[in-house]
Amino acid sequence: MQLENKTSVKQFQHDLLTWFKGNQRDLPWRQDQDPYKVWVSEIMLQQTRVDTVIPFFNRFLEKFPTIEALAIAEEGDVLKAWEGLGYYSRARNLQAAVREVHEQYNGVVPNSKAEISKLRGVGPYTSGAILSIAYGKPEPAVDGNVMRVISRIVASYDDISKQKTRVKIEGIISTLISVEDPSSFNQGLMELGALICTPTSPACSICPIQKHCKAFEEKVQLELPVKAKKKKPKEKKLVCAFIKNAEGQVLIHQRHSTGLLASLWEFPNVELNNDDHIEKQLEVFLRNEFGIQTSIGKEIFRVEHVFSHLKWDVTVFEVELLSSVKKINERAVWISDLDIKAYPFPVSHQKIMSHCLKI
DNA sequence: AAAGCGTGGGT
DNA sequence: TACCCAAGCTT
Repeated sequence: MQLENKTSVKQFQHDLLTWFKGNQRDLPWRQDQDPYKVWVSEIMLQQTRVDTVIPFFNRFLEKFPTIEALAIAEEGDVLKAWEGLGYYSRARNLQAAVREVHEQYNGVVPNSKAEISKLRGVGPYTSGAILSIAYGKPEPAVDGNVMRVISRIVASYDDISKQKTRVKIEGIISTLISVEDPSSFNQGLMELGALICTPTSPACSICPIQKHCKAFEEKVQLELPVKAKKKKPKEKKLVCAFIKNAEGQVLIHQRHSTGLLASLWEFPNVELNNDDHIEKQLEVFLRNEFGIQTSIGKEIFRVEHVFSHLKWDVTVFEVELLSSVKKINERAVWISDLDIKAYPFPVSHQKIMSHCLKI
């Protein structure tokens, strides 16, 4: 396609928009253009599939229907609503940003690139998505789909894992975007990437913009886009304690407010230095960290959990409490089997929970 | 610039 | 099985 050629740009827009209007999926965040709903959906959709997001989005909007509702909510309730969705800092950043909109912008999501980009968790893609979808502004919204589609359209071998490539593609989108309907244009490109121009088996034969695609013309669509390979997750060995007190309550602990699984709850655990005396390492950790005397019992089971960048190998022990301590610290509580459901746990520890609570 | 940050589904 | 991937952002 000639990007300079006004006629073919118009043709491209028409072909894409016509296809989108006839083939777009009926999704819960497409019911209206409420900036808050668009915002929540865009945050949830970061690195996450549409089918995964749908039930989370519906539950979240039931619980927090407005900016106001989310702004005044307890952080723990927000994390509980996010439980199982992953990338939990998204939830904390979203609430922080919503609180800022509530207080600084009178509850109205700002509609300028500069202001909206200052909000926590709102980067180049999300700002463009909200501005175009909720406010109809002709701003690029370049996600993984758009990078794949455009790489193929122009037959570019630029590595899409590089930031520079995204900026370059934003420039291309700026020349292509429909000023009449930026929302459908951006969503149309993403929808096309999700339904037609897929990574491994693009359906070029039924593609509405096939005639504009240089990669198809040169039969190189399967070579594109170019993307650097990911590294293997680094392995970590953890030892974990399932401890009950005399009342039958279990000890759980809230993780640090930054980093991996921030502010979520877990069973007490520690990374192993080595493979020797792991029971002793656990006992020392429990004494130092929680101030409790324990006797390490038998190994209950082992569980593996793979994250995007690391892999846990967790060995869980049944632990007997020798000392009796009611209150340990602010981040540790004894909790009954029933009450534990109120706390947000990562999937890794849900595995441990479902196994241990049966015992 | 590159690493850290989750999870579930597809091949 | 062991990858890769999915509407990215922060540091």
